[in-house]
Amino acid sequence: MELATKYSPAEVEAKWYQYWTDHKLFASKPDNREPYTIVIPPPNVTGVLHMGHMLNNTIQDILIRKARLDGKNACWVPGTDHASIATEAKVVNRLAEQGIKKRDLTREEFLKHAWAWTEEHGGIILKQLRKLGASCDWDRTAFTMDEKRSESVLKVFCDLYDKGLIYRGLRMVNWDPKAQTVLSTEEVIYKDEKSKLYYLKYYVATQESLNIPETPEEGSVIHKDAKGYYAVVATTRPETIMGDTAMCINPKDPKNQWLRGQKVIVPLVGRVIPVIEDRYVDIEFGTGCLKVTPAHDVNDYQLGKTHNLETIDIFNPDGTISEQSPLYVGMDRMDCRKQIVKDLDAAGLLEKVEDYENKVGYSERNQDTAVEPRLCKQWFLSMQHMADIALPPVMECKLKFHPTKYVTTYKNWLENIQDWCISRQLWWGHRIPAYFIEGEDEERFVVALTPEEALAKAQEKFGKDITMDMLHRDEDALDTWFSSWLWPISLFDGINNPGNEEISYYYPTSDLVTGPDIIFFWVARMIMAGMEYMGDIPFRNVYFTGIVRDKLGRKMSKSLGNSPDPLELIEKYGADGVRMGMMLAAPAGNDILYDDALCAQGMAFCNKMWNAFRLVKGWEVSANLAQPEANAASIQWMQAKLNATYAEINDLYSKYRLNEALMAAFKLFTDEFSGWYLEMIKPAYQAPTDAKTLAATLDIFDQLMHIIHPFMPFITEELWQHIADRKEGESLMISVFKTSAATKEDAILIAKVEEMKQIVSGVRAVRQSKNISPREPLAMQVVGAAKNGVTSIPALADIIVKLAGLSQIEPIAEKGEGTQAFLVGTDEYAVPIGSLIDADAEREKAEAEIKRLQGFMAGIEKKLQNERFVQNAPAQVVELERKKLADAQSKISALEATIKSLG
RNA sequence: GGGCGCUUAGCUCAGCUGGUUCAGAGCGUCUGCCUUACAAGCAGAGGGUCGGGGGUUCGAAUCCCUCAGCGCCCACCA
Repeated sequence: MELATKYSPAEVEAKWYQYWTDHKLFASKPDNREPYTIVIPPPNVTGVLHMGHMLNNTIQDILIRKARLDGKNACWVPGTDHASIATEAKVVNRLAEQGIKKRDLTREEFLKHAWAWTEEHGGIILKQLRKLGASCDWDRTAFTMDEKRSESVLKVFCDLYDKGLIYRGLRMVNWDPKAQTVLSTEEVIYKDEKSKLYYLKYYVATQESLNIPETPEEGSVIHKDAKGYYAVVATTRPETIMGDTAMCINPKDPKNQWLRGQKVIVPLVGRVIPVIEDRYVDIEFGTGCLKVTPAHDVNDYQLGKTHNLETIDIFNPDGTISEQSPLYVGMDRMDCRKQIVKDLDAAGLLEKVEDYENKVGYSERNQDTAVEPRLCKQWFLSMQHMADIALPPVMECKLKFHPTKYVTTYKNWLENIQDWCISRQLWWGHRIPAYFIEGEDEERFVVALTPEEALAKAQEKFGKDITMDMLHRDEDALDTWFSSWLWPISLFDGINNPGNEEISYYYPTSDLVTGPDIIFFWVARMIMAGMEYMGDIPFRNVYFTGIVRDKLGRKMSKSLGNSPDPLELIEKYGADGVRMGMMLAAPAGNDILYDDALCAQGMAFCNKMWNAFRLVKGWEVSANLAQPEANAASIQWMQAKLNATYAEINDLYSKYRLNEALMAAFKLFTDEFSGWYLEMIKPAYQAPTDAKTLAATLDIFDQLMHIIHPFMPFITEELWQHIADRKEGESLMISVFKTSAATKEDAILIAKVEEMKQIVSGVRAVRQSKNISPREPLAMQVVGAAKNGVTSIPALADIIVKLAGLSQIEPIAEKGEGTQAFLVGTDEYAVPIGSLIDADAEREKAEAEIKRLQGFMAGIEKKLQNERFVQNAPAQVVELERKKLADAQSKISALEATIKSLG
């Protein structure tokens, strides 16, 4: 059949993806093969494919496809995440566009909208993954909020509650005023911010009891103006003064001794608050006076507890000022800050303002919203037990991180673990299975899987008179991660159906591929859940990918507009080209600097394979042509080279150095196979080849397709299908591949051919430097007839003649005039070029080289004369130095002969 | 404030427990080729005192110390 000179990926890719799915070749069922399992990091159900997904899923697909070719039962389970905060926010926004407010809807109505949105947008991302070639077992597609997964989540909640690990508690938590929900500590990201430090005047309320001596004690800092004595408090958040219930000084602070036992007046507010003392206060910071707002700061909350202070919550859930505040009620907290500063200043209560840099916490999902510390009752998972079971497998390397540097991060986090706030004030998610009992005590509740169970439990616990309509299910939902931490188990229904065939077969999964940014959110917690519910690690290896950046090193972002559309890229370069582009840039764990040029290289490689195949397919075979010895040797060499390279590639896979594995495969095909092998066995123009050579070449091609397939699945399938007549349903993808182990003979042959290549390159270099056309035949002389180089092997000599465009190879004792010589190792070769020789230039070159070698020798001689070196260095090393010396000497001799022959 | 990592060719990176001529690869650059598979190609070439300084050693890109620059993670100093 005719093949176009250029490879066009579009139809080919669509065709084979259809073929693979039609024949259910991605599907996996437990059998007696070794399982190889990956669970996808579920993307947000309403998300769109971005470059991070491309990288991540390319890697997973490579690993899965490699496992298939290795003969394992490969199972890649896809799915999506309900992403409660992000999705709920999107739904709220969409409703807002339609003029609907969330608070006007009932929970049921809202959820109807949310599900509609999910149906509409859900799974788009999974469809996009197919374009990339992702070979997921699509029949297994799961959703973190589908029936099985939801049931698993609720069961686990109940179980952990029963175990006493889940509790309800009043804590200072992180509040997102935009999403109006609490967040876990992990969901808060701190950003450096240029802000102001405001110095506020707190007049002493008890002026009369102040006893200020004429000459104050040394170190005292006393402020006084016309209105009396006052203290100065430095704060970044002046709007919180309405919630001040104390001022705190360090008892050892000499500056503020005069304030001990006094009371001060909160500026503008007028509230009189006590001056308390606590060593917590940093004497060096600001004025050493700290305003204490127990409701709105974690530290202040602690102080409040210790000193029994009143707590005044001055914020509403949406971040506006609450009724509890005497001033600014209803104003947004940020507007309030601006206003209060103005008012303080106008009232003469603002001493000064300084520039200040501090960290402000933002919601991980709403990065424009500053998180507000807030006191409220939430559900928590006690984490110490979880940390205790999750640390050992990683420290003992039962579960390996790649790169290993993240082990430290992991350990550090677990050793400083905080309880996990798992409740969210959201509707989109798994509703907490806790039922409150109507009555005066608001904290009477039971936790149960179903309302019926809840009723039974409630009656048992609180009395028989409790009825179903007295039970009110908790309004809150669970943190998204409280479902994703079960993913490797719940995908195989291991929570609902422990010990079932699937979970027993597929768990623990093999590799997890994800970004280091979710090491705490997800990876660590999956290990916890795995240890708790399966008594075993959830995966054996974690491959942490880097962040995809543009070629200038900037993070890809919508606002910079530097993030290419993955689907457009696939259209332009082909999925194979893009996959190669991604992988070329992606060493494990390093950030990847994405550049279109890399995809172009990938596409070029596809074209290379395509054309190499065209060449071979175009050869005529002559049945009665015997196989030339040179071809037999070439085939033997190519096979040896392929075996050796595949061994290397396998080693690289085992180390997750996929970019290097790809590079090795690329070079094997481009340099060794196309650049050398095909040229070695290529028949003359329009001449036929022999049957054995063609068969062997197609076999090698077949093997090469296997090696490259995990990286570039489409083109390799296409070419593989063309190599021979394949039956319907056959596929490269599932054709198990192994090479034989490299032998000693292989190594020798490879070394010989390397030498041969250098000779060919030597002749080509002579041509290049003298502007001699490749088609003009040249003779080549082997100087020193007795030398036992590769030219003495007839097969290789034939190849040299062919590739270097020689008329003959001739052994000579000594170089004659008019030849240009070159060295391969210590062997010398000469090409007679007659008058083209530039004797002066050659002489100069040779002399310079002699000089360099002499310097080289001098260094080695010095080393060898050093007794300590000869005594201490291993014999091998000393021997090597001697050989280097001898080699250099023989090179010098050859060069001297060259100079002599130049006259 | 604590911890981790990085700095090698113009760019992106490999160089494991010090010793194979170890200073490498890909891309880019330069030169010459439309050679009948491929110009998305072929052939050839140039390019780095391995961030600075010091130390250990017979021997250091590799080990130690130190300085500088960059990056990431964690942490309740208003």
